[in-house]
Amino acid sequence: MLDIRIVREDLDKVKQALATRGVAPGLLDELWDLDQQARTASTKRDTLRAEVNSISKEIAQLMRSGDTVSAGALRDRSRAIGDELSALESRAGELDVERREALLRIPNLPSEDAPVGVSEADNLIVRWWSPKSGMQNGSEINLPDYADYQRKPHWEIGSELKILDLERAAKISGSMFPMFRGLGATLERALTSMALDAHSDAFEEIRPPTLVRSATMVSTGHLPKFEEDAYRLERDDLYAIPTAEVPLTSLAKDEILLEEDLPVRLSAFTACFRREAGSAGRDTRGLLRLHEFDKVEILSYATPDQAADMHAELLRRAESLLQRLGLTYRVLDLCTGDLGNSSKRTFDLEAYSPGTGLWLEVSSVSWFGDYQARRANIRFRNSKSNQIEFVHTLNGSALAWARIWAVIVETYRQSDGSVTIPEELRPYMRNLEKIPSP
RNA sequence: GGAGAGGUGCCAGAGUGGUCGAAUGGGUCUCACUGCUAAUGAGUUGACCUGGGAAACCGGGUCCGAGGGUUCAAAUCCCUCCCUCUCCGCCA
Repeated sequence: MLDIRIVREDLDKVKQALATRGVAPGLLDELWDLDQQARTASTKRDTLRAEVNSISKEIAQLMRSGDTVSAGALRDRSRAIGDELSALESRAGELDVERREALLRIPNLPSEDAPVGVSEADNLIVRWWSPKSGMQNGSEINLPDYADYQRKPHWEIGSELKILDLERAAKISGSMFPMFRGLGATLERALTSMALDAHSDAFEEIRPPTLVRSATMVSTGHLPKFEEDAYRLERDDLYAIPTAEVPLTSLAKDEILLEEDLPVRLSAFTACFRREAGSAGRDTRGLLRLHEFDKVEILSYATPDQAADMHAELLRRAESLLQRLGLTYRVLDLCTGDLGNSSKRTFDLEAYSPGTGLWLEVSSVSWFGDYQARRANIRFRNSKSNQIEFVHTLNGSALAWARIWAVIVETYRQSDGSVTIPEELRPYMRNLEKIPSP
């Protein structure tokens, strides 16, 4: 949620900034009007309330001194005002709600550092990494040479090695729900343990609930605008989380944190649920796009001063996992038009899938400024100014497993059809060296 | 799922219609006392919206789990919901 004050004070600047992500300026004009109306209405309401309050005090005094006649007269007067007041109250109340609802649907202001653009085609490739070349800046990517046997899509490898069973998953739950079997399932579990351990030096490991209230979805910006994307359990009014970001952000909802406790670092492993409405048929084969997938998320509450460093830290941590797994990836600086609703700036990590020839998004590392904190009401007291301020929230996937699983089995496929297990994972997989071909 | 109890400030806890943003105790911070620490004494200590002001600050409004209602007036009365605790039932 934006600070209504900057809309009030600098309407043109807000319009301009949001235009870069495709928000119609008229929407801001409407909000500005609504704010003016809401403020005049509540001022009127408050002066009338003040009058009723003071009359009530007078009545109390008169009652105590036994002057019931004067008290009765005042009571009649107050009652008359009361009718007028209740009309004003409901008007002001409506306007408040309308203003908040409008505000909840307006996306965050992009960072000035985010590249300006309209679609994912305008995202900036800032660097890439492969085990052979190491880190390289720029967008000129020389992919490693992949052998023919690595050019097999993971869904074929998966059924060949009996470690992925999409057919039966579909029988159980429908398409786009995965089922891993045998060492395939072990691989997911190993990835999870490895990742959580990798962040355990600084992050508190959380295992949050997977079903949340609607208010929790509002805090992160997943509601009200993206209702269609989420699974909802109507009977209990709960939503299945699309990412651990949702419960982790609301962990500190309505709290005032101590500055010395910042930055807070949290990690969590959860399943993530996405309806993927409207994306049917688009890169949906195998594990490319799923209704349910597992993910380790890292998240931070930071002071505004700490936010830039924290953003870099989260990105570094996500990247380091990809490097440890020996997977070729590139780093994208998302352009304003492709930025998520709540984000000010996002770096996506895309791993290269030799079996499909696609770059797969396996992590998204975002800085939200105070946008989510304002929605969730998460604050801290600035010890220098002694003022209460909103924290900044940041988070990143580290990492999203199903796609990583896909890239691993393709990248590490051997000529005999078996898959070598990346060394870093072996301690988590009973020290096995490969997933054998039957 | 059934029966009961309860949700008040940083914490504990009083308050059952007006003098209550809220007793009291603890904590916090400040000052005094003290060689230091401790102890003691005095004071201090909320958030949000809004108007004025450069600011310190001042005015108005809201907030006693959430939302509605009754009343001139609600922490206090009524309704709905949420949460916590105890007991019973069921269950990984």
